[in-house]
Amino acid sequence: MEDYTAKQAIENLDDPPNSRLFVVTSRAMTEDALRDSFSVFGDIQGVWVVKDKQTKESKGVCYVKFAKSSQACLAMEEMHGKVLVEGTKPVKVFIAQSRSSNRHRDVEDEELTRIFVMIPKTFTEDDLKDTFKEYGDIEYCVIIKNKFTGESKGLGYVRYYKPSQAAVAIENCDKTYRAILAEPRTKNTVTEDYSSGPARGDYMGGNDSNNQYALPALPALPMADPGNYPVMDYRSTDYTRCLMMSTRAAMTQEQIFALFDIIPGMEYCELQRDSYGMSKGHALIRYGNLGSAVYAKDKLNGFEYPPGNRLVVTFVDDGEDRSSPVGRMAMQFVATQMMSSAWNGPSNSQVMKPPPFAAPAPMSRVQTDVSLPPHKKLAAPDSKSKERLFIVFSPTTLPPDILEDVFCRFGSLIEVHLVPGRKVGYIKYADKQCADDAMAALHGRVVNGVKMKVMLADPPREESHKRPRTY
DNA sequence: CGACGGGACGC
DNA sequence: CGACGGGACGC
Repeated sequence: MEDYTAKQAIENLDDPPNSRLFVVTSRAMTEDALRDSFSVFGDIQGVWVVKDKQTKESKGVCYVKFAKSSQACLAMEEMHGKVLVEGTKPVKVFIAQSRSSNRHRDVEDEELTRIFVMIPKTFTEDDLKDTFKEYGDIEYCVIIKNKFTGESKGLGYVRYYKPSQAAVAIENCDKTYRAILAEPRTKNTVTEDYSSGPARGDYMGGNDSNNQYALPALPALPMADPGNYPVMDYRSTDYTRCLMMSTRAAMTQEQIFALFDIIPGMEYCELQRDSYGMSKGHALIRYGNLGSAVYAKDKLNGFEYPPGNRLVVTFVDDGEDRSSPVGRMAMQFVATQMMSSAWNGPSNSQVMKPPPFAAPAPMSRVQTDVSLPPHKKLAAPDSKSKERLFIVFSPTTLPPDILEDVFCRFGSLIEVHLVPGRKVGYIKYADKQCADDAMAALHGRVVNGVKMKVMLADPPREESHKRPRTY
C-alpha cells in the first residue's frame, strides 16, 4: 500500500462513522457562519464549503465534521429545515455518505436508527428494552431466535425513533453488547404483493380507501395448476425441506450428521440441546431441496440406529412458500431421480457416501481409562469465567458434546470452544478449583482414542480491531 | 435539486 | 507443538 497515507486521510474524514454532515445551503453561507450555527451541538473538527475550482464561488453545499456521530445526528435533527440566512431556502442536513463508499443516495434515518447488539441468551425482549431505553425512546426491540425452538440466539435489534438516540446508545452502552448500527433489512418486501396483506408495522392508519387494492390483486397471482403435476400435490401436505429427528438413545451430533448426510443436499444439521448443553434427543436437519428431504424422511423414519432404537423423522414447517411451479418441478425432478437410484445398492452411485453403520453403535459415548466423576450441572451460560483451559488434541479434535460430557464432571463448566480448523480448544469454568481438578485428571489422558494436553490458557488477547464499527 | 480541498507518516 | 474474538431479522 504505497498510497497508505492518502487513503488513511480519506478514511479519517468519517472516523468515527456517521460523524460528518452534508449540508445543502445558500451559496452565501460561509464557513464561519456554519461553525457558529452548528457548534452548539458538539465538537466541530472541521467545516468546509465546497467551491468551484475556477470561480471560487460556493456551490451551496458544505461539510461539517463532528467528533462524534451522536453530535452530528443531533445537529442534523435540529438544523434540518432551518432558515440560516434570511430570505434564503431552508437548509437540508444529512449524514454525509462515507467517503469510501460509492453511493449517491442520501443516508436515510432508516439506516441510522436501528442498532444490532449481542446480549445474554437469557435476555427477554423486555430485558433488552430496559437495558437500552436509557439512551432514547425505543420504537421496538426484537431478539433473534431459533425459528423452531424459540431459543434466543443472543442477538437483538433495537429501533430508536431518532438517529442521535441510536448513536448515543452505540457510543455509551456497555462494550460487551458490541452495539453497532444494524444493516438495513433486505428489501424483499415487494410493495406490489397485496396477497399477504399489509406488513405489520406499515399501516398508514385505518384508511379504507386502501382496501380497493387488496381484493382485485389476488386473481392476478400466478396460481399453479395442480393438474400439471400428477405425482403429488405438495402444497396440500406438510412436506418441507426441514426435518426433525427424535431419538431416545443418546446420539452425537456427528452420528446424526453422518446419517442424514447420506442423502445428498443436506445443508444444516444440529442436535438440539437444553440450556445445560445436554441433548434433548432432537435434531433439526435441513436439505437444499424438497426432494432430498422427502427422501430422507421416507428412508430414515423408523430406521433403527443404534440397533434397537427406532428413529422418528418428521417434517418441520420451514415457513417457505412451496407453491411456485419452478420449486415443485425442481423438487419432483430430484425426488424422482433419487427414488430411482438404489438405496441399498453397493456403490452404484457416486453421490452416495457409504453408510456409517460399519462401526458398532457406542452404548456409552465416552471411552477412556480415566475414572471420571459423575456428570455435574453446567454453570449458567453467562457466568463469569474464573479459569480457562487450553486443550491440544492428537491426532484429531474431539466432538464438542463429548468434551462437554467429560469436562462437565468436575463442576462449574461454562462452555467448550473449539477453534475451527485447528486441533485445539478452550474450556471455560466458573470456578478455579473445578478447572484445576479437570486439568489434573485429564492432562495427557486419552478419550475415545484422542490424546489431550490440558493446560491453563493464556489470557485472552486484547481488544481486536478486526470488526469495522459502523457508528 | 445538492457530493468531496489542502496538506503530506517516519524507520 | 498449538491460541481465541464472535454478528443478522423474515414484517
